[in-house]
Amino acid sequence: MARKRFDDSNCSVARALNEVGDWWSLLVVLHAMYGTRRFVDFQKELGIARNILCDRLSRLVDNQVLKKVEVGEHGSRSEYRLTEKGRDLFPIVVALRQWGDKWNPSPEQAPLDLRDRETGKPIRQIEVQSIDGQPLSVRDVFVKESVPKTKKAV
Amino acid sequence: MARKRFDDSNCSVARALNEVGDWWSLLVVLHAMYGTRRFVDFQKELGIARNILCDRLSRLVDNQVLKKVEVGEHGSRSEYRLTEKGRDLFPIVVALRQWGDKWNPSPEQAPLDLRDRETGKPIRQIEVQSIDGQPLSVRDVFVKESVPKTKKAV
DNA sequence: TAATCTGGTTTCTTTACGCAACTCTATTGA
DNA sequence: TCAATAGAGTTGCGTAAAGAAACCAGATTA
Repeated sequence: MARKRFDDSNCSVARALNEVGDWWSLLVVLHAMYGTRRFVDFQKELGIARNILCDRLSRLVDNQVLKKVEVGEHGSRSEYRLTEKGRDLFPIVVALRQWGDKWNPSPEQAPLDLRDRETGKPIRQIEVQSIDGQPLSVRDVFVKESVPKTKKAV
Repeated sequence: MARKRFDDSNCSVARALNEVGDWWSLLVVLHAMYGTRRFVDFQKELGIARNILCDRLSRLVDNQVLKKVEVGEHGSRSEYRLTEKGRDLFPIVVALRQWGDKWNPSPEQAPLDLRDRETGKPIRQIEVQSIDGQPLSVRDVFVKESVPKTKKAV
């Protein structure tokens, strides 16, 4: 068996990675956020192999990140649309983009400029915040032990 | 060739995924954030194969997410510590955890309770925010076209 | 009625993953 | 002092995914 599965892991990060933690899934979600809905369009934009795209799309549908919607007269076309769960990945995708822009800037291209539709101003850098909105680093947080059924939590 | 590489992609999400977008890397980073530093400890905590751990650690070091520090009298032990670039993954890891807790809660375990060290209060849900701190969804943002050297930006 | 588009599936090859066993240098310990 | 153990890898092998390209079937267009 290759590739360990995390389905049953006690770690929610591991469980999340199990759904969107492979090479393509998040990119599919990203393109879905930018409006792509059709098989061929994902295929062209991502340059992904068709069989892999098939597999990723159906896994994302299984995991309810996308939903498949039959369109067209006689059910000959289908679209893949984000569910609420899928749209909820927005902060993750944006955080990844900001991290990539900051630490691995493209030499020949300006970073993508995401803006608030209402004001036209750039969005804020994503950060971990305290309840009153103060930025928190790794060292500013701790893990509150809940009922220690098992001690290993991480 | 298996596994396409994104090193030269114009998409910063793809470039980010190229560094931490595989099954193990982010989990290694996560454990590093919780204090793990030594090879054997990563190995025990993650249950990862040693050769894969080797590979992931050295790739993370190559990408300057971790740095390798020789400790011990005669350089016999080494530690892997987060760099600033690595610590900067904090929001991504936390966002993944929150997403996993929300959409795939563990049946037998309460979600990990991260708290502000200063106040003891839980941290806030990570979100994309406008410049003045208002939450933004996918639909609330647009891509400001910069100098359109090439039109394809996504 | 043939060409084309869409959304796949199949086949085949290459690459990566996981396991286990092995190595080599320190350090512990009896 | 000499064996045992631990830390940090490396090697080899079998299996499982990724990638490319060809094939396919129903609907649409020419």
